[in-house]
Amino acid sequence: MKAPTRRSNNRNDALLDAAATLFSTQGFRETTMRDIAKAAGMLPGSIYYHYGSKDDLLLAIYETGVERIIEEFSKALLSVNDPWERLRIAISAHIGAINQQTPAMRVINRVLPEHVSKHAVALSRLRDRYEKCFRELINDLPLAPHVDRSLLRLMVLGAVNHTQFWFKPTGKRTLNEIGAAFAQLLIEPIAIPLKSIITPETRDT
Amino acid sequence: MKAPTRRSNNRNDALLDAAATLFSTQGFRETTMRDIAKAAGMLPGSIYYHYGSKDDLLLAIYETGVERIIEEFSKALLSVNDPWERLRIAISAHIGAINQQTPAMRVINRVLPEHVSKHAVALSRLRDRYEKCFRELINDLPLAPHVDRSLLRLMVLGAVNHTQFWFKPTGKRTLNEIGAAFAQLLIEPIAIPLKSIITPETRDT
DNA sequence: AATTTTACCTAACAAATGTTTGTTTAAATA
DNA sequence: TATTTAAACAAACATTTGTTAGGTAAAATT
Repeated sequence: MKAPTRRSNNRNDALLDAAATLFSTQGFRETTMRDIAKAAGMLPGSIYYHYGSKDDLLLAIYETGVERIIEEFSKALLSVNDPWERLRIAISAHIGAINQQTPAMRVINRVLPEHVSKHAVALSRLRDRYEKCFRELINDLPLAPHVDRSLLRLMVLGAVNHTQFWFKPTGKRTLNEIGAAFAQLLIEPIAIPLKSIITPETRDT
Repeated sequence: MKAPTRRSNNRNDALLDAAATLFSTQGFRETTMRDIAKAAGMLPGSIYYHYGSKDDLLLAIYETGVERIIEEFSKALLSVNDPWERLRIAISAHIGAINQQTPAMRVINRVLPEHVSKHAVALSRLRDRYEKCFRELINDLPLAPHVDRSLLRLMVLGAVNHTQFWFKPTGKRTLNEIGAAFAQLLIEPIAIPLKSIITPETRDT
């Protein structure tokens, strides 16, 4: 069966972008088809020409988002060989992905598979594709014997994904700086040597 | 104005528990008043005798949840003086709080203030009360000069809150073990000494 | 230019959802 | 025991929400 030829007045891209923006800011359930249609400059019934349901629309956005994230990873890691440097870059790239202006990437973190009844398995599979990148990076690290690699990965992912809830573009650090700082907190000792008691100077305000 | 005397057939506690359980598993928007009423063993209209709205119900649950979390913190930290030990215990206590059976504590992490239009400011204020505990703990740590304390706190909170999405009671680690492992990953160097290249033995599967 | 086909509009449907209002029941008090 | 009042029931309301089906406009093809 041949797909219809797409015409010049086709607004599928505008639709995807509008939906992704709203899903990533308002959430999936909280965003109505009327919201999406309005933002895309069409009427609600028209959405069903392009997608069979609201959940199908989400799935399409997830596919786009994951693909874009993996591209960002590959590009950033292209000629980097040192495992620690690769981890640092992956952290920064991921933080960038979920905090920057491309809504489809933001949706991956904002709308979780377990919060959606239909397509949950498919969405989880898509997420696994980029989480697998982290898994491989962690596996390549020369780590001390006490380190549980899967716990390290989960800890990193949690910290990184959490940035979406607190990062402000007007804050004092860029996304890359945050990524670098996170990597540094993991790699370099954070405690000052024992027996040296100093009043903390950089208090958390 | 005197509050009505509560009678023996008052089911407010059952209502709070039912709502908290559903909010923490299904989410706020996804849970209907009919769901809640059914789980509490009453009819939907009856809920409005106790709470003016669905959002008011959420606020009451948040208040309970935050209070309980702070109690857990205080109890756990009672006679612990070493800052690193306090951090380790706080991490474990918090992981326990958001993963254990008390639904009101789970809601704090599952339903975020920015996802709810009404009471968002009040909910944020309540969250701040327990986050302040972490802030104080981080402030008391003897840290190296390169460490940004607020970034460390945000990283820890992200990692800890993320456990709610992957922890399984049937997994290979208890909540306390996870908490201890997280603290260890932060405190002890994770890299093996340079110039020592060994094939990783504990791969992340 | 006529016809086909894509991509939308339009109005309505069916169900869902938070809430309101009047009524009834039963716990507590006088 | 009679009365009051807390706490529920019951039915309905008003609105919202995802979706359907018939129709129209316009882009593309013949």
